[in-house]
Amino acid sequence: MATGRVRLRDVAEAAGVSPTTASFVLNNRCDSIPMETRQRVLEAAARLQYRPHLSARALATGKTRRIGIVLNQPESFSTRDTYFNEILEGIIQRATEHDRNVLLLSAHYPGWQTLFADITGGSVDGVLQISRFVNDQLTPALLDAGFPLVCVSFHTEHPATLSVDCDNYAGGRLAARHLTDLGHRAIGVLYPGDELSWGAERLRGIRVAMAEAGAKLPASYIRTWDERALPSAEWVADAIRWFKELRPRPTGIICCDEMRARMFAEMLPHTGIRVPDDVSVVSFNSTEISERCTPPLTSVRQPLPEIGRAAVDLLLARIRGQAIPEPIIRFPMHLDVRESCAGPCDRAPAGDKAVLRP
Amino acid sequence: MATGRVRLRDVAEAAGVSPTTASFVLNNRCDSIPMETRQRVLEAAARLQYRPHLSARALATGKTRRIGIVLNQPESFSTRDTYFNEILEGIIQRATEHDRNVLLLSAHYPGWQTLFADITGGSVDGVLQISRFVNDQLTPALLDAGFPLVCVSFHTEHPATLSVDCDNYAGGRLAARHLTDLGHRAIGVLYPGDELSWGAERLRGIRVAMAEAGAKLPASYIRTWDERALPSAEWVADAIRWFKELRPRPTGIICCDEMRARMFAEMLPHTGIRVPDDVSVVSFNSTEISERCTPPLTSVRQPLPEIGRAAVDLLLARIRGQAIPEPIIRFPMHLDVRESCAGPCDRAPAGDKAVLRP
DNA sequence: TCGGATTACTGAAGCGCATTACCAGTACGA
DNA sequence: TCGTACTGGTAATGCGCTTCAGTAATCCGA
Repeated sequence: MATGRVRLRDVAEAAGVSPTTASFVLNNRCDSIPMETRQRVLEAAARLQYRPHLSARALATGKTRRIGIVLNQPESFSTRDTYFNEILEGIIQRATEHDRNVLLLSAHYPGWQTLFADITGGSVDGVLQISRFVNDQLTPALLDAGFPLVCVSFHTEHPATLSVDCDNYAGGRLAARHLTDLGHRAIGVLYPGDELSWGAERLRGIRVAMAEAGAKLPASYIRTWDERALPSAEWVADAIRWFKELRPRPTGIICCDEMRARMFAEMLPHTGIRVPDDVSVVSFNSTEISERCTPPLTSVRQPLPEIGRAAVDLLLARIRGQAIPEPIIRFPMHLDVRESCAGPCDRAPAGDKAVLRP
Repeated sequence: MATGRVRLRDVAEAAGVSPTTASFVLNNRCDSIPMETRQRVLEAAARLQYRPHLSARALATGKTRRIGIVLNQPESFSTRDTYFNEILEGIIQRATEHDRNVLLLSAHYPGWQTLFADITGGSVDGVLQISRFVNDQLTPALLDAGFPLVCVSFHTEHPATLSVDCDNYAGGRLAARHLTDLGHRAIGVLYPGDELSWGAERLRGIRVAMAEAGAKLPASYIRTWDERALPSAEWVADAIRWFKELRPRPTGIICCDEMRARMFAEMLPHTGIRVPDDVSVVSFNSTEISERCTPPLTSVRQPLPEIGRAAVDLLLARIRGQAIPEPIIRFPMHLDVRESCAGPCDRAPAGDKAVLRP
């Protein structure tokens, strides 16, 4: 009794029926089984504390009731990441509602093939990939294999792509529009480069909004970073050096990454440049990071938990083989106005006037 | 070819051996299989892109290579929680190193029995339970069932308990000692109550350190909160009211929860009480929350990622049936001194002198 | 030359469940 | 009375893998 597991067969024997019948009862396959038998089975199962063996069930049915989340390299995309956590919150919530468990699959593997094997080896019924920088091997391999996959916050060229994302183009416009409305014409942009769809789209939106306001965006005003590296103190220092050497110096900065925006905005005052007095800063995502910055950052918000929930919905539809009316879902973005932006001429320039030319 | 999965049998056939031999080769069971055969199997497996079916393997071996993490009620303990995330970071890191995947098991189930069934139904080989408030049903049930379980940051009476925790008693002493060393004698304490071991232990440490300094800790200076509820604006308002009505008013506050400490410290100035000028505040955990507070909070730090790693190590030892030299591991705590503490008489009292008696 | 050990490999059973196909019994209309 | 339909079940197969027990062939020392 104490040793070994209670199997379906044990329940069946205790109830005086065949395993088949017990299985039918326990899975509510209402194949015309009378109440009385049904009760006997249920009672036996409860008495013996029967708990079905999930691996056996998975083997027999081909379904695991689990979905996976692919975590990118811990160095560049950790669980500490606020952005990731807010999406994860939505994912877990919805997955739980649908009685699915969530398996964390770390891309910190010895090669993506191992990860690929784990995923397609039947650990999960489908996978959510949340990516800042796109893993260019895993995603198409999974899609080619016909494995249920939903891309969150990024896209691929693959025709089978399902994705949930924000309207980054509109978000970029929103950010730039806010600054031009305040009167800014010289606006610098920090963004991750064009390989990342969200980066490219945000920049495009920024360009359009600036053009609409009659502002120019020279190439020197645009700076990229290496998304594969965590933002470091050196990165901020370099960015500030870049900023200070621009002529004319921008009166506004749009930074497409929240943590970098905060580091930038919080470091600037130490170099004699005030925010928002001397320069306005707009960030993206608008999580706690922007909220808790000094000063709190005006930020373009993504509905992150909602994105997580939508991604789960889409993935489950795909897993169930349902028709998918909208394979690429885009959420609108909103601007959270805080204290990091002001008009370009609100105050007289101060502090670092001494720096004219090196 | 395109349809259906490549099975071990297919590999075996392609290599001209039996499934047994193929299995031996692929699992490195070096049962005297010559290099030449070995090569043939390996090559066939690679050519056919064989990926073992993990549920089948789990069924046959009884091992899943997965460990679970029990998430508490999302309302009171979400994935957004910095404390949780830093532990999770350590867990994922170590689990990945040991080629284990991490399954997130939400306690947001219809009853803990469902969760219990999922856990013991063979989803995972063992479970980590990270708890702020102790689930009094699940933990003993799992331990009674002989299921591998490690408690993180809490304890149970059960003789089979394995746990990883901090020395909360020493942490409490550290916090109080810091304040008494600065000259404080009237110190208030916010803590979750005695049902939570960490709360009780921290308070005990605080008491001892204060006694050592000859300071009294009247019952009115101690305030508990409901750990099952998220800290709200009303909570802060109530706590501040409590604080302001104490006579004599404490010059120092130790808050055993980081988020509450921050809310308390950031709200105080709005009621005319300056931190640290009028009151010093010490928090616990010392994550980004304390670091980013205004002012940054002096905080008793737990080595959270290290706790996560140690918990995985302990759990894996338990799963493997290895001898466990130290079933209850305690990490020391450290004091991160920031800007929220000063001596009790550093400045003249200011602001809210008007409030004498209602 | 022979018996035992070793090498190289395989057959078959079984992990626990779901499910298909089938069967015995009964009721019922014709 | 027979054929049909329905009720209430069961036997058997298979999911893909591991592993125990066993076998045939070879080797080796005496």
